[in-house]
Amino acid sequence: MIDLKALRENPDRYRRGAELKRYDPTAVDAALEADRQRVEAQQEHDRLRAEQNTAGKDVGKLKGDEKQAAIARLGELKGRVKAAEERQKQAEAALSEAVLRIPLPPDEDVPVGKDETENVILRYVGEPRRFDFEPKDHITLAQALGLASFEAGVRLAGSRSYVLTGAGAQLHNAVLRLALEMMTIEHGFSPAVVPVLVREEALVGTGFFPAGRDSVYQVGPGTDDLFLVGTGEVGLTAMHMGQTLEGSQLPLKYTTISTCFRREAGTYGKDTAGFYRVHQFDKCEQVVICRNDVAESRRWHAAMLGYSEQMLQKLGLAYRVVQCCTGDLGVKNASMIDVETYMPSRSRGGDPKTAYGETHSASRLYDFQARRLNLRYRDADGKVQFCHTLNNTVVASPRILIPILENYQNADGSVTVPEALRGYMNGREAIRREG
RNA sequence: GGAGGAGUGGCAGAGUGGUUGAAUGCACCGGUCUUGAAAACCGGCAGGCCCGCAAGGGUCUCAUGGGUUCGAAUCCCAUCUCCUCCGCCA
Repeated sequence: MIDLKALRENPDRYRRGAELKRYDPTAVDAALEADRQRVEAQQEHDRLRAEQNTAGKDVGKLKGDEKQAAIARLGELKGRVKAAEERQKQAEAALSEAVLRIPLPPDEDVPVGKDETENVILRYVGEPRRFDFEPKDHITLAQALGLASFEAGVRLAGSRSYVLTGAGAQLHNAVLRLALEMMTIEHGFSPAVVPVLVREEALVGTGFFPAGRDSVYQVGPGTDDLFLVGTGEVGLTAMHMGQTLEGSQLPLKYTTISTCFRREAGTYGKDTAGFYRVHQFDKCEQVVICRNDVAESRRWHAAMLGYSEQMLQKLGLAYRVVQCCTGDLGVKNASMIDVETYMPSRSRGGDPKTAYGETHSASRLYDFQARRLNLRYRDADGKVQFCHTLNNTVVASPRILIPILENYQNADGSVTVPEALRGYMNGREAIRREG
């Protein structure tokens, strides 16, 4: 949520921000108008209430007929107070609804662009694999090596589903364990196990609702009213909602492996086969909750991006780092940097530069989530302030299995196990066709 | 799933319809005393919103949302959370 005071002082900044992000800028004017109405409604309500309160105090002191007369007089006021209160509540609801829809303006240094085609590639890291044979795509490899069954997935859960089998499941677990250990042991993040089935508040608080409602599965509408999260970020960030932390506790650094659920509404026909776009996957996520300091947020953003890059380097995969342009940002981030990993099968027209698929996304959100979550801390001066939050992928599987399988495949159809994963797979060096 | 009990300020804990935004204690902050500290004593100590240059004033908040009433922390209903017992279960 954006700061209402800041909105009043500089609405143009938010209008411009919404335009850059390709969100509806009229939400700003709707909020300002709702705010005006709210103030008006509150003044009316306060005035009537004050009248009622002062007169009401006297009633207690009066006796007999005088008291009855006073009560009768106040009876008339009652209705008007109630109506004014109702108007104020409606105005407040309209205001918060409008404010929740206003995006956090992108940072100045985020390149302006309409959509992901205008993202800016910051750098390429690692050499894309060159093949002296005709490489197979991950679907062919997975099926040939018995790593997954897409048929079984569909039988169980419909399209965009899969079952990981044998070495496929091992590889999946190995990657996640490597990621978790890197974050906890090397970088001192606290491991957590968080709910993936959460209340609406957690999703509103983290900024996924109301805008992203369509992409989230709801469980038991009317009975349980819970939602399946699309990322561990929700649990890691919202677990402190409503709390006032001590400044000395910050920064909080969390990591989790959690299952993620995505409806993928509006992506019909896109990446329908294989591991790329699925309804359920597992992800090792990293979240930092730090002090309200832009420089510190930026430092963490860079550090967290570094951890993701380190993960890909451990896996020996080539990737590129992409600064998302304004039009590719969501409501909640001030800046977002994606990492795209080299996936040979995604090349178009054989051009390796086109063969990169998103595997990581690092977001800097400043106090946008913290305001919605009412997540604060007491600083050294005793002043209570909103925290800053950031999040990034460490690794998500099975999507990461795409580059692993495709880049580590051999001419004989086998796949070499990346060295960093062997320790999690009984030292296994290669995956071959069984029998 | 069944039966009960409970949710008050940072914490503990009074308060069951009328100057109660809330006693008291602890914690915390400032001061007196002291060489210093402790103790003792004095004072301060919730937040949001609105009006105001300010001083200050108004209003809302006693888990949350409704309701009853001239008036609610106090009564009623729903929801959430916690506790106890029974049942079921990994």
